[in-house]
Amino acid sequence: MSNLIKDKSKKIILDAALSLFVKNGYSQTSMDDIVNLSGLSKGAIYHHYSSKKVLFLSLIDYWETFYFKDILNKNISDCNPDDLLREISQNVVIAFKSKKNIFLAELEFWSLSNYDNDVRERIKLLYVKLLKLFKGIVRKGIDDKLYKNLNVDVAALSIMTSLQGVIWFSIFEESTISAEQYLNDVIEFIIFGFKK
Amino acid sequence: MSNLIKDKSKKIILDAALSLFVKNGYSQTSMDDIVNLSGLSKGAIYHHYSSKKVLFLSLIDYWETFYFKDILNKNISDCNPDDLLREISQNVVIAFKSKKNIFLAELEFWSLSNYDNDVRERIKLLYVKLLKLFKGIVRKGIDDKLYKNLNVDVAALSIMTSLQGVIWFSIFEESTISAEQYLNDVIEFIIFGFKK
DNA sequence: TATAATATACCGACTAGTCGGTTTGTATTT
DNA sequence: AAATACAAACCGACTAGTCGGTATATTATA
Repeated sequence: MSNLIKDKSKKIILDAALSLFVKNGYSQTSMDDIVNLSGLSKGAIYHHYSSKKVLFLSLIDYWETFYFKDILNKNISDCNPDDLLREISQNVVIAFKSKKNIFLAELEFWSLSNYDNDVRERIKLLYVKLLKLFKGIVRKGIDDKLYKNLNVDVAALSIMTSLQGVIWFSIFEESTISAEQYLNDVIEFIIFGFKK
Repeated sequence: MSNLIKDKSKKIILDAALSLFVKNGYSQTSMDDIVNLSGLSKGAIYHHYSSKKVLFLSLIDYWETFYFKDILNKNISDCNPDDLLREISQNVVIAFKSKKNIFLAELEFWSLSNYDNDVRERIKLLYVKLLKLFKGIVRKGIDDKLYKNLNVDVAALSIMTSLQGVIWFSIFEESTISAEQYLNDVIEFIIFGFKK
């Protein structure tokens, strides 16, 4: 557990808030709902978080640490770009399998970032980090003469949108294809497209 | 003007609601806000739309007709799959250039579909239609021996997520790459990947 | 060790305001 | 006269945040 969550109460509040925000949306979730689910009092919540929005922003940190942790800490320098991309894709598969909530939360973050600057800045920070990672991988692939002379920015964004595609499976039930199959195929598809 | 909008008032209400929902989100927009922006009264709005949610659902129809109209009415049978994909991508570019709101609205639809079944079913309908179109194009490409033996479902979803990627540009300002450049590149990238 | 002093964590009733929706009334059209 | 299209005052449920106060933990002092 990171030092973000010093004490039990904060974690209880964050867990309650996350599941409610994901299930009902930010606006449709009242602080009283969080009070009820957490089993704590209103005073307790406002003691730890000065407002509903501050609580929400803290949730982004909380969420980032346990979803993106594995992905963001990859080491590019001594790795095969293809395998690294496959590994990242696999991380997404695992995340999806273990907790669909993760992606629904992401959708909620997106939505709010649309009309709230603080949320947008926070979210932007996260994706800039991700894009940087992808760009690094693509650049290494080019340097290693493994990939053709791609536009690094577009390539990185393509990776991101493709991985982001799993979000479809958390809204619509898996039908003819599974999220895992989609992710496995789409990353191979991308790698193939990158190759010389 | 389609028969969806029989009269002026409805269009006024829909326009006001769309711009407010996009700017502030569904929940953060009050009926009074819509009253103020439209210049009509509450009675007028509730005369035409029985509830806020019904108004929102009508908005999806309204939105679909003037964004997806061009895309959904493509004729597959006598067309080159590559060019058709390029054409669709170009439609998205044009839509993006003329009205960024379109994509922000889409994000709002997504978000709501997360915790409202009626919205989800309505949105699902739309994307099933889109996926069907993409699948048809891919299948034709395979039949014409133009594309390799792809998994049609994955390929169609890949097209969709890639095009969906423009949504990034409506949240984050265009920085190193433009939405147009992204779309042009990504569709060529996909076409290349599909080829034998 | 016992006690006092202080800081932190927590409680829950309360407030001021908001919001979706209703109701009642009026003008216009058919 | 009857239906339609709109206006605007109004209602009750709900909500974010406050505040006075209590319990518990930590530190300082005798």
